[in-house]
Amino acid sequence: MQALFDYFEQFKVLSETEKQAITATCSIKRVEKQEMVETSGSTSNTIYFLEKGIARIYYYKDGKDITEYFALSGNLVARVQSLFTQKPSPKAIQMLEAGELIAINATQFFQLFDTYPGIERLFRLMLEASYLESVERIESIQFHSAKERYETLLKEMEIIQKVPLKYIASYLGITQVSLSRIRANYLPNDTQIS
Amino acid sequence: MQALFDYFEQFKVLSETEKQAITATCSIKRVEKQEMVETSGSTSNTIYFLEKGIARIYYYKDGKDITEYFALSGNLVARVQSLFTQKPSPKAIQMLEAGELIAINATQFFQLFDTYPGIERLFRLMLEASYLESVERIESIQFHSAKERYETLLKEMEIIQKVPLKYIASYLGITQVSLSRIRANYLPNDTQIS
DNA sequence: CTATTCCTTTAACAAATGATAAATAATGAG
DNA sequence: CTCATTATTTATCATTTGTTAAAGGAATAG
Repeated sequence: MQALFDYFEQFKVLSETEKQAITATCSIKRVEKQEMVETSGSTSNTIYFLEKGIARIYYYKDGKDITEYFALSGNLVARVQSLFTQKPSPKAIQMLEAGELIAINATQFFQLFDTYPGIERLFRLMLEASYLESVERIESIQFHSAKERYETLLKEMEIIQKVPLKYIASYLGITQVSLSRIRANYLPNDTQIS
Repeated sequence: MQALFDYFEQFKVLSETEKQAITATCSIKRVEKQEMVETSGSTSNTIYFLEKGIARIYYYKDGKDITEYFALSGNLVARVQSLFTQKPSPKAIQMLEAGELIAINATQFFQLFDTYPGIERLFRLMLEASYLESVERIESIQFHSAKERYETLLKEMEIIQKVPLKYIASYLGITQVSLSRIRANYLPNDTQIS
């Protein structure tokens, strides 16, 4: 549980009381590789913190498996659209590497906002950060070639090397075949062609 | 000023006192077509509500003018990255149609959070909505062709017809020439080819 | 109204990515 | 370990989008 509060600490807003209140909404869950953390069709009521392991959010579009998001350990994962709108989600969360999750009960967590303004502030600040990340990802998709996006992803998430290629392709918005092609042509910057 | 509070009303969180407190952070500004509302290089300290008119956020990338966002009347516009990080922004806000803005002083507005939790909640809820919009735009860019994105934009924002094509192309992540080509080939769904 | 400037379209060709299919390679169950 | 399954690469061809250049239209200042 400590890792979660280390994560929250960057926002420097929680009092001890608030931390305790949050703790009461959390539970720990051990998960296997390939395990489904949340399945498509359900309405989300949980925010996960990934203590260890790798997860992805994915959905099916026109029969194709699309990876929307990769989560590495030390980060939060949630099906936010469903969480905020309280509608069933077409998306699912799946482990790509075994690990351990902290599951935050969102209903309970959101109720704390009325009693502890510091917790609502924490959430607001996390939202700001996520929103900026999202805006940056738009820019990345919109104005970079598939090759550039792949190189950026490699830099940002070295651990991505553990993830099957087929999941990465859809995250980058291209086909598996295109990604394979890009990798085949890919030469690191310091490679000399003689 | 009423239009702004009508907009806020959808979130149903503000008391009268809170509305008055917000009013004190606002000023009204009349703006001409083509007028620069905020210029590149400055650090943003203002959230705008567009009472009337059309605005865009844009920046230069590799010497090219890139439209990041179109704002239609009845919506908020802000250079959020700069606002949240308090760093100078490479982005600018420009009017495409003359109109009237409500300028919210962000420093003052954010300070109200400590006194009025309802105002912080309002902001949190607006952030949630913007974040979801942003996630949806990622999906739109990533898994739709330029043609599909153009059609979607037409449906979402009819007023976009007033906006010069060259600004729309970069918003869609394509070149002006490609957009022109798409429009040339474009036939509405109910058109019969005989 | 006219001239200039800016915007949009068109054309021709290049480059990137998609679709499909088949060949290898890697992985996991038994 | 071996077989069956799954993942990745390679190949070929089609399609989309980019690049550059030029021509045609629209808007605006004077």
